[in-house]
Amino acid sequence: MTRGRSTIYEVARRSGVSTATVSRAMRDGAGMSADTRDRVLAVAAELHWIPDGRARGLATRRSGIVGVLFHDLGVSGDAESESPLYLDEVIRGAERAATSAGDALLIAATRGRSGRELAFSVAGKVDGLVILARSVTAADIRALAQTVPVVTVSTRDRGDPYDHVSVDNRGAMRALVEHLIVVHGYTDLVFVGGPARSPDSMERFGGYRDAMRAHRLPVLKTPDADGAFTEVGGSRAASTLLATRPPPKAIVCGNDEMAIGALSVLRTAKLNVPGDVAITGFDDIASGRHVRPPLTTVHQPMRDVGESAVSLLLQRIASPTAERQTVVLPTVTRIRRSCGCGSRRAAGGADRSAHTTSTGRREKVA
Amino acid sequence: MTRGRSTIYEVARRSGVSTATVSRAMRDGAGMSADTRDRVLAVAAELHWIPDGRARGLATRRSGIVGVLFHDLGVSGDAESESPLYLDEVIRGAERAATSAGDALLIAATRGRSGRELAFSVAGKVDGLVILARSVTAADIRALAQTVPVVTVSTRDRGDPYDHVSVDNRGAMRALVEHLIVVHGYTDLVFVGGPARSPDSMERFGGYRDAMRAHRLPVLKTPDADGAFTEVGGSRAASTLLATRPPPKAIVCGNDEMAIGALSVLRTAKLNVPGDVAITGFDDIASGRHVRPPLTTVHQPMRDVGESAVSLLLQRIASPTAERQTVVLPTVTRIRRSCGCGSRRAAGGADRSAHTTSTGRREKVA
DNA sequence: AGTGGTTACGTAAGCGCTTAACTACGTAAC
DNA sequence: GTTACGTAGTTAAGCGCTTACGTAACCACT
Repeated sequence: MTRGRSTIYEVARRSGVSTATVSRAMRDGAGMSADTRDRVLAVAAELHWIPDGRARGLATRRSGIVGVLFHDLGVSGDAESESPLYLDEVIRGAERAATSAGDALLIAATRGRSGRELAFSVAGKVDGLVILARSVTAADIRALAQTVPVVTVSTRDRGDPYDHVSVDNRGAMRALVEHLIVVHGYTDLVFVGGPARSPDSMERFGGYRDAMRAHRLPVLKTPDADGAFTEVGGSRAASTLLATRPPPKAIVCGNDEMAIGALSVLRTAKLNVPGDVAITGFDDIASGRHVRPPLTTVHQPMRDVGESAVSLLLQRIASPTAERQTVVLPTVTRIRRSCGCGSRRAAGGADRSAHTTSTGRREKVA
Repeated sequence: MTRGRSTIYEVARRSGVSTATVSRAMRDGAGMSADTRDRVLAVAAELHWIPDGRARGLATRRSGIVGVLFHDLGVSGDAESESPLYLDEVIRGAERAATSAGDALLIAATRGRSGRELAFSVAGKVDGLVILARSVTAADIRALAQTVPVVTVSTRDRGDPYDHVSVDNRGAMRALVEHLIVVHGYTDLVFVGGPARSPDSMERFGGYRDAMRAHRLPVLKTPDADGAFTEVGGSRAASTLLATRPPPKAIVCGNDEMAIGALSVLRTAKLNVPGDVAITGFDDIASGRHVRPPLTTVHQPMRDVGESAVSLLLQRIASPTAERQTVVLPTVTRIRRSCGCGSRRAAGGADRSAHTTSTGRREKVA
């Protein structure tokens, strides 16, 4: 199979026009007779020719590709090292935004590479980069930003000079905890956090604290305060909790996996959820719908995150000197049964959340 | 911020060498003195210069990017239109293979575009393309293959002239059904299929049929045989089933979501699973572990699929005229409780499957 | 001294497009 | 009949790299 052997010259020759005309025909086809355009396109199709992206990129100084840089797409064997839903949904949103702007989407993982290495192997190929900044260091981001326009994504605005999109983790957690306080009247709420240094975990704890303080309630963390964001960690934290004090009326977990882990410990301890102890998660992973009782949690609009980030990036590419933009995306509180809401429904079936509330806002900051 | 303004000329000038030398330094640095190389690299770093991927691509006729083409990454609003686990895991595997070969990964969705449109906007930018061939038409694949090397991925080898990787769906289902027959002694097994024309569904039904015939048991499909691969569809199919005949000893579902849907209907009907009716799924989605009883199912190595596909692609790019290669990846049967295996465990906690079996093989076919 | 082999680097011709600037050719206005 | 202008198409100069080939310098042998 003769593959990609033709060039624009060949097409021009065969259709009796200049390369400029072929070029035009392959773009908008503006300023030329329909006849000529059709003839050129026919020849191109016949030769199975499409313009070479690399050559076009050189000439236009625009590759038509935007990248998204993840921390790691799961290192060796470890199937769930990064929350699965993130990757998935962020990519979906990013792809949508890129494609509808006529661009393509490149996906990369840091894989321990430095900023300059990443610039070399990733940034050199794209017109801009969305960085899921969880654990790409500030220095690396700076190195990348020296090569291409950059949009960062994280739980909070770090005040860096880059366009930024974030999810209102803190506000979301505060809203959730206030639901527990105001609607259910709990006063004894314990927070089970993720990894100590995780910004996500800290933001969420901040939201919990905001709510507790606003209602003059005592801020209570689990002894070691670290459930590692895993199911096992959640179980461990719950066990420790039960061993050191009477069961609280509610356990607020930093994410769903820990909540699910805690849930199983409570079941073992013959404690009824939500009757004896209410429990909530964060993230809205699929399992949370199927666990008994279904988990009240916070849904993060990761698809919107991907979409917004790429939009911002495309705007930045189009106008490099425009004002910095910041977007904070609203979350959705998914009220299910584990917080004490709702009645035991008649039968199984898909759990569509009964009530939802939003937090956060979409805004732009200079 | 002066971004990417420097070129190789600037770097060459400032370090007092020719562009060829700079070029060498930025690659392997072979055949030059360490002094010169270090000097060049220092200047490059100082200027924040990295070679432009587009220009390099033009010169080498290699973009250093491989693409993966999905059918659709979830069309508007609809969160789970493509099995979530596929996308995620395939990308992880693909990224790994690409990165470790020094390439980058481009992700695209068809979004209703024709082969030629796709060639234009996707294939023109990559050195090769992995096509998740579920629903990209043969004609479109052909159009793409005329532009770049192509590797297809699907449930079975379709005999096309492309390198191909598949998962042994049929063998996997057969193994699962034989487990039900041989280990549990069921003879009355009903199959609940997915969309009638889905190749996945057909392959899986084929495996079920293989097993039933091998044991001289009657092949039984649900009346309309279409559970649409959704939870609701599974519920519907199970309801219809219970309405038209006495409950079978086992229901073999074409995927996990339908199994979960069926499960809830059985619960409503006060039938004990697996006591009264055993049930199995396919895909090993996360929810299957948390559902009660945990779902016996088949795990598909989608990460390996991504990895193998990209490897094959890279090999093909390296040697365009080599023999065609085919890889069939083994599945893992995840035996949990819904098939009747195992005892009710003492407490909750992560379900690590007790037994696993593999089917399929890794092979190459000329 | 002459020859050949190495090493280290320079020269310059592309790679396949895009696009600014220009030409040729009507057509309309006066 | 001249001028002015719009339309359709051409010419050719890049875009920023890579790399085949050339060359200069140096060393080791005859």
